[in-house]
Amino acid sequence: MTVSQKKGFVIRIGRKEREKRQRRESIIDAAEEIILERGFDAATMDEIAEQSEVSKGTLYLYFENKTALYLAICERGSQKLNDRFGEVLTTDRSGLEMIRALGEVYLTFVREMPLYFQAFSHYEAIQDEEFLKENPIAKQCKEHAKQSLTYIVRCLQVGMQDGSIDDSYDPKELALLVWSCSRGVVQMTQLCNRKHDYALIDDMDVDLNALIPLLLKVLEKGMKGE
Amino acid sequence: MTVSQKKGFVIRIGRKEREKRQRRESIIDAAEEIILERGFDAATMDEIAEQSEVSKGTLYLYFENKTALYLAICERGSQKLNDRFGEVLTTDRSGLEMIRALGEVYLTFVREMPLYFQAFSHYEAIQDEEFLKENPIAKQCKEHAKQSLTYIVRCLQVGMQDGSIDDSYDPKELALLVWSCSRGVVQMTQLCNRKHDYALIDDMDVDLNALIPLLLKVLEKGMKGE
Amino acid sequence: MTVSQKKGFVIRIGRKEREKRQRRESIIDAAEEIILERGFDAATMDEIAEQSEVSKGTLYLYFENKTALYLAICERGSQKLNDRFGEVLTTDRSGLEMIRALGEVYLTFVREMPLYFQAFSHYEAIQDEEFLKENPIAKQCKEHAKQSLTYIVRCLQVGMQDGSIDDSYDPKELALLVWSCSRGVVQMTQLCNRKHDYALIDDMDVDLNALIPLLLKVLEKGMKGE
Amino acid sequence: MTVSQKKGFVIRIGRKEREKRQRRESIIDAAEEIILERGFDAATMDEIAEQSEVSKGTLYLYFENKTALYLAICERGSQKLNDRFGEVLTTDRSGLEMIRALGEVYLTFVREMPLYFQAFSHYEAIQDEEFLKENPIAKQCKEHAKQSLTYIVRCLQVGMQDGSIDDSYDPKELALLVWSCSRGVVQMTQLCNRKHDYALIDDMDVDLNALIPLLLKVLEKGMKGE
DNA sequence: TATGAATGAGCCTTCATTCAT
DNA sequence: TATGAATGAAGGCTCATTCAT
Repeated sequence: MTVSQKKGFVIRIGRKEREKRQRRESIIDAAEEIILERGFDAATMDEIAEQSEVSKGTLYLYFENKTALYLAICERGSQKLNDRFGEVLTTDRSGLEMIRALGEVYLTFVREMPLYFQAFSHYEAIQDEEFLKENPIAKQCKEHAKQSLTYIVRCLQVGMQDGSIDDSYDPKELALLVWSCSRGVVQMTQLCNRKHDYALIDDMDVDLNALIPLLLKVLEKGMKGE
Repeated sequence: MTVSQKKGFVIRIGRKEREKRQRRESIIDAAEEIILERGFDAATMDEIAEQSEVSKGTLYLYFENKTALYLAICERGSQKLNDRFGEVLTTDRSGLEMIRALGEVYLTFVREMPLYFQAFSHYEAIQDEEFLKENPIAKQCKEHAKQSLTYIVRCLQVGMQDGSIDDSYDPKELALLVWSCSRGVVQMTQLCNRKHDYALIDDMDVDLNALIPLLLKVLEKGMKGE
Repeated sequence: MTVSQKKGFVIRIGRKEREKRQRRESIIDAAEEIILERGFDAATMDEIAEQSEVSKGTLYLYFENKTALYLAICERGSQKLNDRFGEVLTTDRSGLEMIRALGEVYLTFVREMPLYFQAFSHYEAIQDEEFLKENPIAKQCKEHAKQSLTYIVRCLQVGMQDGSIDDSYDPKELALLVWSCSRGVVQMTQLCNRKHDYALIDDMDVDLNALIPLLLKVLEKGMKGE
Repeated sequence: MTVSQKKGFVIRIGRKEREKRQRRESIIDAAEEIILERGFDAATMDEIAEQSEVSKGTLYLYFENKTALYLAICERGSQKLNDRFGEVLTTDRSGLEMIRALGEVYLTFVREMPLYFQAFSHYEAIQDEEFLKENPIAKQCKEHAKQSLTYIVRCLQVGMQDGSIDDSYDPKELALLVWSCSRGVVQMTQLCNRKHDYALIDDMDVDLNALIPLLLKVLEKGMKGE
């Protein structure tokens, strides 16, 4: 695609292609900014169009739908998380240590870019199954999620082999568990950090920041091989 | 109010009051049905009015807002869950066993009435802090949530005393952890059971129903005192 | 009505009648307060009912209509203005002096109870001719207005006789003119005293309070016989 | 913008702009018709949309508000009146004669297009100061009003110089007076011409058409220099 | 007579989406 | 490909008025 054989022609195509992608990205950028300001439901296509310095019509040239645009945010987010997970795998550590590292990566990700976390939730709330089934971006999202999960599975498997994790568990089930728990804990953390709070903790003096480490501690002990 | 001395009078008051409450409940019933069919966002006040065989105006007589109506659903749900949690506490069991029981109760609750679980999520997504701060129903919801959490704390404390749970943990933090993880796992379960699936597991042959028991197993081991 | 011949009976009627009127008046009082706070259009029957400590149903027992209630305010206002005009007539002054007095009375009235002035305008803006034609309160309003105008006519006639006003004018026409001009000037004064202003005068440094005296001065000179 | 050098381009821009303005105007036209039929309060955006053969959404593309649309009517009206006032100033007449001319112009204006007169009243009744303060159309209206008043001031000043008007008066105050009185008289005239009448004059046989000339006569005499 | 729950037509406004240019 | 004016269905909500008790 970027390899040009018949210069004059191929290169022009390439540039166009590149510009198209850039514009697509910049639209997503804009959408993220607007959503950050106004929330997913309150954000309008008009605002996003304006922010991205593109006409509303053009928006629909790049995304068939508001939903599709939102999915694109999801996809970007899951991609990013995936990449970070992938990096962990490249390090030379015990399985348990890698799990610990994944946990930290996840927490950092959510702290740095909470919008994506919201986006994931938003995506999961979409009711229109048909649309999701057909949509290629939705498929990408799924793919990323699967891969992230697979990273966890791999870590667990390593752990089971190096003896740091009890190998009587099913690694896949365990991975799903780890993933779900992390999500749950992070969600709770996010929630409690908002002003009105779920208020669970007003008078409870619990350290939210301790929650993820605690999770890791309990999980580790719970998963540990002897 | 229900004690009638001068029949004619006192009873009439009582009946009115009762009818009012019944109508309120029946509106909530209707709302639940509609939301179940169409989802929270797609449900309209018109549909709910029609379903509850009440005029739109009457809806607003009982609930100042669409949001307020939704909060009422939340409140009902959290009340119900609370009651079930409370029952567990009355049984004579070890702390760990009670935690196990709570887990099962939670899972059953979510399976039987998934709408309430959705409602909780929806509630948490509400952005308008001001409204939540003022609204008495929202306060009720919070209260219920706090109480549910307290139930977990109590169980853990019992467990720490009877030696079934490691007492070096902070019971409050642990409770929050248990709660968050359960929520996370149940959410995942729900998600995967929907048609389009998060698809994480399509080709992964993992038994979702095993997830909560697995959580319990891991948590138990992780929390267990020696 | 208040004369009682057959005590037991007639008096009870009288009391009821009296209470009824009092309640009617207290409703009007309430309406005035609410309108003062919220304006004619924004005021609702609910608010008025609450303020008057009467049920909404009762409101409609006393006034067939929101419009009818508003007309009642008008009537009360025009009655009051009329009374004050009437008093002027009883004094022993030249025609011109009485006209001057009427002007002052009018200005004072509008300053003290601007609501009634608003009410008059509101009344005039009512489009539903049919309703106005049939409504007895509307007729009362008209009657009061006519009488006020007649007072002016009388003053002018006196002035023509005592030589303080040029008797070549038609006193009725002149009265209407005086009335209209006063109304116009007062209206302008009111307008400019509001914050946003008609802004006519922001940078014009004109003394609004001088306007009515100026009107009187010019009119006097314009009407004066030699 | 209308000067076209590179035809193809410049003209196309111009046409769009022109069409936009025309549509805006045609919406105002429609609004005027509907309001004439039903009154300001009873007129609905739906009706106006239908009348202007435009969708309701489009209405809100051109006017942010029902109020804004009504202000636009005001602005148009005040513009028109202003133009007519301006023309008077161009003639070669004595100050007093010009004042007379202004009076006639005003009366004619109100007779020909009573809607605008109503619109002015409606505008003055708007309570929402904030909106008026921000709104550019409202500012235009104010500007027009100021200018109209200035025309009167100019005429009076001319009259004071040519000796037709007593120069001991403050021309600004006098202008405001003339303006207010005219407004008051015209208002009364309008009122009495409506069917239900203020009824002041039913049995009074006064010639309404004589009122403005009478005003002028009295004012002239009242303002005249010797 | 008094109540106040119920009504429901109707209002203004929003916004995702389309389509002629 | 890009535009942005136009759409119109739909939404939440209000409030004067009625009527069974």
